[in-house]
Amino acid sequence: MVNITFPDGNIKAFENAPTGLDVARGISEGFARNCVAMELDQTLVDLNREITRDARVRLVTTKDAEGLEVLRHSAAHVMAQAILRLYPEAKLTIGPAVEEGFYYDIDMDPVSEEDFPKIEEEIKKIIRAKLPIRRREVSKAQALEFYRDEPYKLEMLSQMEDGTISFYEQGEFTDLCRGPHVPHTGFVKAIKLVKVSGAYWRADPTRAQLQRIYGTAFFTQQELEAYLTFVEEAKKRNHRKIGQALDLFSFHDEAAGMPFFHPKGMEIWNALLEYWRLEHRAAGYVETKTPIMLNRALWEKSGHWDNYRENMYTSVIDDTEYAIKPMNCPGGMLVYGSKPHSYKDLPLRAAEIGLVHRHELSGVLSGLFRVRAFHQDDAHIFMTPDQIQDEILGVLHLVERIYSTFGLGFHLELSTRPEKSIGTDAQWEHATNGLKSALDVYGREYKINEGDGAFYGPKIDVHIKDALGRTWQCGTVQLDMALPERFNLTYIGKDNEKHRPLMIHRVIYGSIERFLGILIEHFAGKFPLWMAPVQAAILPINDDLVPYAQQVKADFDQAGLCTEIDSRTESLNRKIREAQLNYVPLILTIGGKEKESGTLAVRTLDGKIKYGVTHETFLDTVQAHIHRRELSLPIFQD
RNA sequence: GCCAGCGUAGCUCAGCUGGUAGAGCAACUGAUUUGUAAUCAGUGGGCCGGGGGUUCGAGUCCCUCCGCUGGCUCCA
Repeated sequence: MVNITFPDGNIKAFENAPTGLDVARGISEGFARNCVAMELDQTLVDLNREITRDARVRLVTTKDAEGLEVLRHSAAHVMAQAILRLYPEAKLTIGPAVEEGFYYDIDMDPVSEEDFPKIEEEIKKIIRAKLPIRRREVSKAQALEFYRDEPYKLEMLSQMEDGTISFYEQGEFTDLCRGPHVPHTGFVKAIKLVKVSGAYWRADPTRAQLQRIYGTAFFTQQELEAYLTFVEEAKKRNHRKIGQALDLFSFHDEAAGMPFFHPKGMEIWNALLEYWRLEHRAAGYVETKTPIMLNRALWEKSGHWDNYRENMYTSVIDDTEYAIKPMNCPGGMLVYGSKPHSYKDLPLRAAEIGLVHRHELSGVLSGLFRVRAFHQDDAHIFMTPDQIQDEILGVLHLVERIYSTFGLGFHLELSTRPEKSIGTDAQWEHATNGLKSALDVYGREYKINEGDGAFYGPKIDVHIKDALGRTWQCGTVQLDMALPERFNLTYIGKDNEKHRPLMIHRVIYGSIERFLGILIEHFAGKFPLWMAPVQAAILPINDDLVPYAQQVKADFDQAGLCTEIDSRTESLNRKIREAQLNYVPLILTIGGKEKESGTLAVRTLDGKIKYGVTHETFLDTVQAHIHRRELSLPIFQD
C-alpha cells in the first residue's frame, strides 16, 4: 500500500508499487497520454519509475516547461542514435536540452546542413518505431567497462562520484544519462535539425574540436511550425538587413567591427540622444565629456591595465604608452577630482556619452550588436553613503521611464563578486547590500547571478524584452567602492573633514549602437514618428507641382520636421510604393487640389488616407505627436 | 582567437565536371506628366575580397591573408 500526495493536497492510496503512468491513469486515460515524466518528492524522474513508498507526486505533462525540457533531452538521444547508425565511428560526448531546443556534441568528421535530410530520415524511422526508453542502473565499474572504447564517456565517468550510474536505452542505442526521458521515442514527433557548428570538448581550445549539431523539438507539429515562423520573422527583422535597406549605416573592411552611420542613421541616433538628454536633465544630471585616449599611468591607477588590458587598443606617443578608453570611468574620476566638493554638492550625477573601443575577438563581431567601437550613455553618480538607496532607486525609475517610451518591458538581475576583482571583502559586502536594499524597495522581483559582477563592484543588470519576446541586456547599474579610493576622491562633510564618496556607474541604452540595433529589430524598421529617419515623404504628382512641393517642404523644414521630397518623373504609384517600403510614417501627395485648397492628403504607413487636412492641423497634430513620443501612428482630423 | 560556411555590378543572386562573366532591381538617357504599393524603351556598369601558386588557360583547383555569417560549458 502506497499513499500518493498530489500537489493540490489530495491523497490517494495504491496497491503494490505503482508507476507514474499508473498514477496518471488513475486520474484519466486522456491525462495519462499527455504525461511525460513526474516529480517524485521534488526530483524529476521517468514516468515508468515505480513508486515504492509514500511520496508526493506531481505529474509532468506536455504542457509543462519541464516536460518540454525532458522531450528535448530525449530528442537529443534520438538524434544521437540516428547519427550512430549513419556514422558508426562517431564518438558521443554530451547532449543537453537548451533554451530553444537541444544539441549533441559529437566527435566525428565535419558534417554540414546538407547532411541533415539524411539524418532526419533516420530520426523519423526511430520515432515511428516508438522504441521504449528504459533506464538501467549499473555500478561505476560496469559503466567503465561498457565504455572502454569511448574516451569522452570515460572522462565523464571518471569525474563522477562512485556508486550507481544510470544508462538510458532505446533499441540498440545506449547512452550515459541521468534522465529523465519520455516513455518512448514516438513522443519526439515534431523535431528538426537547425544548425551545426564547431565546439571544443569541455570548451577548451586545446582539446578536440567536436561537431555540435543543434536541433529543436516540440510536442506538436504546430508548435514546431510556430517556432520556425518566429525564427523567420526574426530573420526578416535582422537589423543588418534593414540598416542596409534603409541606408542607416554600413561596415567596412577598413575598420572591422566599427560602424559608419549614414545621414538617416544619424536622424535616429540624434532623436535617441535628444530624448535621452531631456530625461537626464529632468532627473538632475549634468553632462561631461572626456578624451578617448589616456596614458598608461591612468589605466594602472584605475586597475584596467591589470584587469582589462587584452581588450584595450594601445599606442606609444613620444615614448609614453597610451590606451584608448574601453570605459569612461577613469576620465570621470579626473573630472570629479579636478576641484574640491562639498557634501552639499552630492549627489553629483555626471553623465557622459562616451566613445569607447574594445578589442573584441574577431569571431564575436556581429552587426551593431557586438562591435569594437561604441558609445555608452554613461553616468557616474558620486554620493554619500546614506544616499545609496535613493540614487539607485532614482536610476531604476529613470530606466523604467525611458524603456517604456519604446514599449520595452524589462526585468532585473543582481550580480555579485567575481573571482577576479579589486577591493576588500567589507567594501563588497556594503556595496552588494546597498543594491539589494534598493531592489527590495523598488519592489520588482529580481534574479541573482552569483559571481557575475564587474571586477570593481556588484551590479544590477536590466534585461529588456522586445516585440518578439527576446531579451537583451542593456542597462546596468554598478556600485563601485574601489575607484573613488584609487583616485583618492573626497568631499568635505558637515564635520569639515574629508570623506570618501561612493560611486555608481550606470548606463540605460548601454551601447547606443547596440540599442539602435535592438530598436530596428523591435520595430522591424517601422520607427515611431518621433524617431523615424524620414518622418514624411512629399510626393508631387507631376513635374509642374514640384516647385509648390518644395515650398511645402521648406515650411516643414522650418517646423523642424525631417521630410524628403520625391521629385522624380515617376508614377505616383511608384513613389508611394517606395515610400511605404522605406517605412516612411507619413506620405503627403501633392496634386492640384492640394495646391488650390492649401490642404494636404495624408497617407499613414498603415495605408489609411485622409484628404483635406490643413497645413495647420497637420503640423499641430504631428508636432504634438512627436512631443509626446507616441508609438502609434498619428490620426488626423479634417 | 578557434571551427564551419561564405565573399561575382550599388542591391539580391546565377555561372555544370577549369575555356576568358550573366539576370532582375537600382543608376543613367529618352518618351510618358501620372490621384494612392512597380509606365515603357534604351544605355553604361565588374582588379569575380587581396596576394601567391598549379595550368596552354583560373570566377571555378591549391596555399595564404582580409572580411562577413553562425557557433565556441544552459555541462551524464
